[in-house]
Amino acid sequence: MSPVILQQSFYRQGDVTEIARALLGKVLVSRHGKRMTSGIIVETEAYSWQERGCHAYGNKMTPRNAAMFEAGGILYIYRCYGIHNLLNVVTGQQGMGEAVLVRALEPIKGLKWMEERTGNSQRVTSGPGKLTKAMGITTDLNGSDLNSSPVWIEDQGITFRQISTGPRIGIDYAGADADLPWRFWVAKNPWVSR
DNA sequence: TAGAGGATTGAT
DNA sequence: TCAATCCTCTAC
Repeated sequence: MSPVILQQSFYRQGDVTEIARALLGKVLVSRHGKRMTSGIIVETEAYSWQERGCHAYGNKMTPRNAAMFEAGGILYIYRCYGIHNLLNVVTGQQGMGEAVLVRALEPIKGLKWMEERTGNSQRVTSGPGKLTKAMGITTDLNGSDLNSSPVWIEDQGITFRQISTGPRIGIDYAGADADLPWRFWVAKNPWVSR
């Protein structure tokens, strides 16, 4: 199957958890001039304004999370802990405040560039902060369109039979919402984060 | 404007 | 288990 770039309709239809699950097996591609890197998405988390784990909780818009309130199909990239850039895909309709966090990739192309950028040669994309560094993705791309930016997502016909679900990571402050089974990953895939 | 805290990571 | 490190938000 030849690669098909996901269109905006993919990101705007259905529930954010359905889209988070559907993104497993899709291919994230980043291009910087001749430096093309890509990887299969093997781990995601869903976030919605309706629960406390989300930056858009309570429909509260700030300069940081404004991209989340745009219509689906754009990137929401923000800095966490002052060190790491985290990549989210905005979903749903304009004003909804929903996004899917991409947590881990299985590298396909450009492993050489990834290793060079991270200064590491092992599991360079098995974590949300690591994969953005490996692919050269920074907050400069926050709010950019997935159909007209150096970063996009393709469908290459890859499907996984076993998908696992569980609570999301690092949002203990969200109370009962932290227990929502909104984390999705490919079972037994070695590139999933710890 | 100061202070607290955070969707992580890697070293110990 | 803990420190690194700095952006974002809130309170004053």
